[in-house]
Amino acid sequence: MRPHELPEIRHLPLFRDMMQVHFETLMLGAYAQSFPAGLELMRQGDPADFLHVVMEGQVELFSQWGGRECTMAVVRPVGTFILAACIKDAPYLMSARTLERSRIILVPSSDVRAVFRRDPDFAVSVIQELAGAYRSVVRHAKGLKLRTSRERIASYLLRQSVLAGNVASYHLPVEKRLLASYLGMTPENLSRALKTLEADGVKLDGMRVIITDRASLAALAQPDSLIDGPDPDALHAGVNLPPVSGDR
Amino acid sequence: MRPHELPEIRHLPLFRDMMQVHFETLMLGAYAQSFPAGLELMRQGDPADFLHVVMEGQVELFSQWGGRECTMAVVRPVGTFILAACIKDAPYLMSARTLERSRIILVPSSDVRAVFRRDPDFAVSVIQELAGAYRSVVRHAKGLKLRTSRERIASYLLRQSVLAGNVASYHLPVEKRLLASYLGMTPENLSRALKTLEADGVKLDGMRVIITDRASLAALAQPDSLIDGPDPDALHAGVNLPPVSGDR
DNA sequence: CCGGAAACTTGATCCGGATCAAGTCACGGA
DNA sequence: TCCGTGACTTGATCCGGATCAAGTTTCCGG
Repeated sequence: MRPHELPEIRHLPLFRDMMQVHFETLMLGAYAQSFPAGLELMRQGDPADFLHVVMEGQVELFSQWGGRECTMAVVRPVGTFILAACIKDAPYLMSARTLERSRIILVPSSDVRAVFRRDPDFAVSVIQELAGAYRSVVRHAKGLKLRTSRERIASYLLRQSVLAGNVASYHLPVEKRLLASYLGMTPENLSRALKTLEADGVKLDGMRVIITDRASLAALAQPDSLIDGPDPDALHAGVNLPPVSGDR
Repeated sequence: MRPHELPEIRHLPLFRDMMQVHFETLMLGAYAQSFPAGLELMRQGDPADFLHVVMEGQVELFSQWGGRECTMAVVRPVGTFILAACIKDAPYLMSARTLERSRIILVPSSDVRAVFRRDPDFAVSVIQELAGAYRSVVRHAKGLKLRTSRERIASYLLRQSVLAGNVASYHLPVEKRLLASYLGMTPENLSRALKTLEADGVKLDGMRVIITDRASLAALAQPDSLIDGPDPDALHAGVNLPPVSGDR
């Protein structure tokens, strides 16, 4: 592990409140590794041997069933994923693959389980992390069930703008086909819908999103804090597409 | 609170491992109440003042957005709900209403938050509960994104049969329109799909489900433990429709 | 036992989104 | 720089499921 990585991990919400000795125990069994883009890190159904911490790069969490596949989330630095499976010592419900060259810390899940039983402060952090992750998935499920395709796109584009500081222009943080899968539609449908959304105040130029009429976009998206957040903890929950930074 | 209720609560996975003194602290601030059918217990967005424990009856968790509504889960005795919101001291993401006359224990969430910081064993139980709840919602989301309407129905009907002990016949535990909403479709669509499912080994007679050809039904449903369970903890997670008992 | 509301079914039609099929474009590797 | 692969777009068509509109049944309350 690199010298600058340890303090970075230490400052994560999940690890920042635990006792130093317990943190060291965890890190003793942990190791960092770099993976090329497009590598499958785990397959759903595998035993949950490691808690994963993304230090660099991007990791996609996705699921498969009967030949179909869908994106569930994208995790970016510095975020953790599959905490719940580690804790329950149960098989992963999702697969994971790197979207680009990524550096990942692997913490043996047996150590995680042992430590949160001995360190009450760590246990509290785990609780906070899980509660945030739970709420994030509930939000996602609500969006899927209550919104149409166009509304989900509009909400997503608006939310990303807000997260970046209400910028009028920004770059999509992920490929469109991945975004389509995350939002529960086909790439073709996303492509077409984006075009019709020009009438609702948002335009795309390649990966660049340009909000031309925020009020109009908001009228369609009807942003709702109980679906779209803000939920400060969601950023660390590993269940959202990542935020972006604005242009210019 | 009734005398027989305390030990029942005490034996819940969430409370069974905590120190007696802390359990008593929690119960001191708690109170039980009976509600008629069809009563709205909470509205999404409300502050999370109480952890709810269902002792009798059935409670529906649902969400609303822009005039639309969908069922997210049904909680039955003895189960808890909205633990995550209590812990984060955040607004409820879901509304709740009684489906029938229900008796519910309300535990002040401030007490819950205080106690899990002082009782490491309780903290561990909370972690297990949340991890289970998280995984349940992920399963639900996977089903919504990966399966068609018919496949979700088939999976549901088969799963209920398995939960009841592989019975060939059982009664639906909830109204069809609620089931439709839970599965993410309209009542009309459920009704029609059920009729066409007779060709796939399952028949309905009112509320009674009769599996006429389990292999055929399974071929359609393609049950997958990473979507349908079993996950022993899911039953207490408050995010599934309830199990049923078989006929005869 | 009756009346009415709500759940459920059935039918007709509509529409959102999927699928299939060509393209075109952009990027990364040789 | 060129090439090839994969992302993206665009078009045509299809289909699952929603919607609208009546019935019909069930069940609860008076």
